[in-house]
Amino acid sequence: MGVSLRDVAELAGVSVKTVSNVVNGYAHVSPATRTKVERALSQLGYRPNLSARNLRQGRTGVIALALPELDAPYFAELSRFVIQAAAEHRWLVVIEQTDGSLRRERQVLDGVRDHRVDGLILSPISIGADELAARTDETALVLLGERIYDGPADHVAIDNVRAARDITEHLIALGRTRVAALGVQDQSISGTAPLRLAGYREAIAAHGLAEITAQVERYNRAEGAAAMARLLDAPSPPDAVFCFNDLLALGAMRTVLASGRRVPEDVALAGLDDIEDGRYSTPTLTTVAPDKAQLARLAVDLLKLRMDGRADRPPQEMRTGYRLMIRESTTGVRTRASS
Amino acid sequence: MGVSLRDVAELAGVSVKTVSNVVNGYAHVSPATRTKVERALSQLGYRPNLSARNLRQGRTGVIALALPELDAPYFAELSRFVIQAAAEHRWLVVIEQTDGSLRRERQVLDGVRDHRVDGLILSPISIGADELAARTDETALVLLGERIYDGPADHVAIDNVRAARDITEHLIALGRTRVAALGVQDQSISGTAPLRLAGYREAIAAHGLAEITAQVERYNRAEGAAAMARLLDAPSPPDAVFCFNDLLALGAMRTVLASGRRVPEDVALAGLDDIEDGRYSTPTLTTVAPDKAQLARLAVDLLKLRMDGRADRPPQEMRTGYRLMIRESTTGVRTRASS
DNA sequence: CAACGTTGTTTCAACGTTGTAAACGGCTCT
DNA sequence: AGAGCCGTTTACAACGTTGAAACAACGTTG
Repeated sequence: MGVSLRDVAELAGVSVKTVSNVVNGYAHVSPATRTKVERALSQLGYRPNLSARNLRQGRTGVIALALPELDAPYFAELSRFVIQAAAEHRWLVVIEQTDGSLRRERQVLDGVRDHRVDGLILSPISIGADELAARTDETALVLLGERIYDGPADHVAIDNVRAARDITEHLIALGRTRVAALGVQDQSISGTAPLRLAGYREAIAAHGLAEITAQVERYNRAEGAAAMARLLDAPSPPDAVFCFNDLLALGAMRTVLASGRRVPEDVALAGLDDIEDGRYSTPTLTTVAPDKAQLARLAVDLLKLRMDGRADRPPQEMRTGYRLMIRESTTGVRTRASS
Repeated sequence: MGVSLRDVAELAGVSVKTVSNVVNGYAHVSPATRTKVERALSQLGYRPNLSARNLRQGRTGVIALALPELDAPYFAELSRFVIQAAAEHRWLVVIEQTDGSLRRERQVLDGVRDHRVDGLILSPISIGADELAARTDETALVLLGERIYDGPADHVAIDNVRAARDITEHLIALGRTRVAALGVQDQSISGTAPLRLAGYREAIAAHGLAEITAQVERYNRAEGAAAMARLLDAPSPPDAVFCFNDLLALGAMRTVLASGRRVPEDVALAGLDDIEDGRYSTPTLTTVAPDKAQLARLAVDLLKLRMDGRADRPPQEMRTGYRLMIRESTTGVRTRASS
């Protein structure tokens, strides 16, 4: 293997524990031995063996981030921030992809014990609050994203209802009267879709407009494109659509433009997530921008608290901020490159 | 902690090693004790402690994947496949982001020793072949992507020169005469840019056309947009542009459209990477599609070989396949949703 | 000057696992 | 009956680390 404390100790002519003390910055080491040990350390290029340290201390320095799919831009961007935030605690992040399937989510929740990760940040899609509550494993857990509220674990998300209401209000303020919601989901019990739908409904109701909704199975471009096609084929198509995320919106935009209609003149479009694609599409995409950096940081910090603190602290609910990014897909005001 | 072999052994009334043998499927265990032990195992819900196992065996079951940035869609999509391929070997993947900076790349190369990952898949941007060759650490290493050829480590990539030539030929076959290359980089020594530039030049020269190039610092949408703006401002702007990756192309597309020109009628655009965004942009983006699944699988398999085999095997160079995805941004043939 | 505290260093054991070697019992073969 | 073999099981040590406790040397205090 590599260089161990023992090798260094032999070279420096001290005990293994003294080397360990130097490595860990223990206070009571005489300057003389300290320099002696440090010289030996650098001469041999010592690196601590984390497996051994972890075995001894019961921690691995690794947390898991479980997401539906890494190649959805929102999750990729979020991952970036999570990895950054974790790095500040000197944690490594292993990424697990669940595809949003119940089987995989269970597997991940189960597997954290196997892999001795110190904590898990989970973006749940399929798993239910009751099932989470029933788990016996005491690995620290933080839920990230929109699905489960007031559940059995710490939870970080934006205020989906308010965000959805705000963006719908924006569409209505444009003067549109047939404002649709694209992204409604059928079977989800406590998921994100009902929350965003609720926000949409609040705004619609406040202005006495009629509800128009389109369902999807998953939140990707293809489903957005298909759902938009159905909306356009209806007797009286919408003149504005709030898509429940940006991927849906970009798929929808594709369909609108491919049908020969204009965005926003014929159909105004708005999304939610603020993925980078939407800043460079033509037209650029109006959207809700969650503060992803804050989401990530909060999730990591909550995990840290949970890991350090007593496990029986009641679960916390945290809301992070968001901003409306008004761009061409609703205003038509063309800028060269909008951020 | 959790349940250890010792706990199980006590309950089953056998030695620790026998339990270990059962857990590891050792052949010579009598059916009677096997069932006895298995009952105890499941009764206590035993899970092996990987830290201890790794300490003992000198392996961690974790590989690192170091990329410039996770939120570049190409890398996110690639990561997905790497994680999937690694899962087949029961490896976890920790993701490190280098931002393409020399400092971070060194840090990662250096850090693999610290974290005792079993192997590293690195997508190098800044680090040089000589520096890689000089490293003393014997952790298995596979280079993924386009930068370093015939270097000191196994390497997986597509044939960039040929891919660039093919896509440029396609632009020329459209009848375009002012075909530009967007994405040239200045200081990079053995990077991807020179290879793609070389392929572009081959095609240009074969048809007696004039070279038009635009430089960028980084491969993102913003730089693509800016570089395209420079090309358009030139005395005689191009009528076709091969962008060295899709992000550049999408940025460029934004600029072209925002300037009031049409794609592809005024300027045909092609990229390279086949990220999903390009399948839903308007117009959809013609591009070169590397076989990402094959890239990932090959990288993981090479890493496995390197880890299992003798470390002194000469480095291997592997090429994976690619396909041209001809879409609207060069042909103008509008389809409802192209894949 | 004896008891005490402080600093510096070491010894010991343990975290949970598995490779090695050896022990054990039963069997066959001379 | 003894030698040899085989299948099964075990004791032991070791992987590299660090907390707890012990120890030695020294200065301080009553």
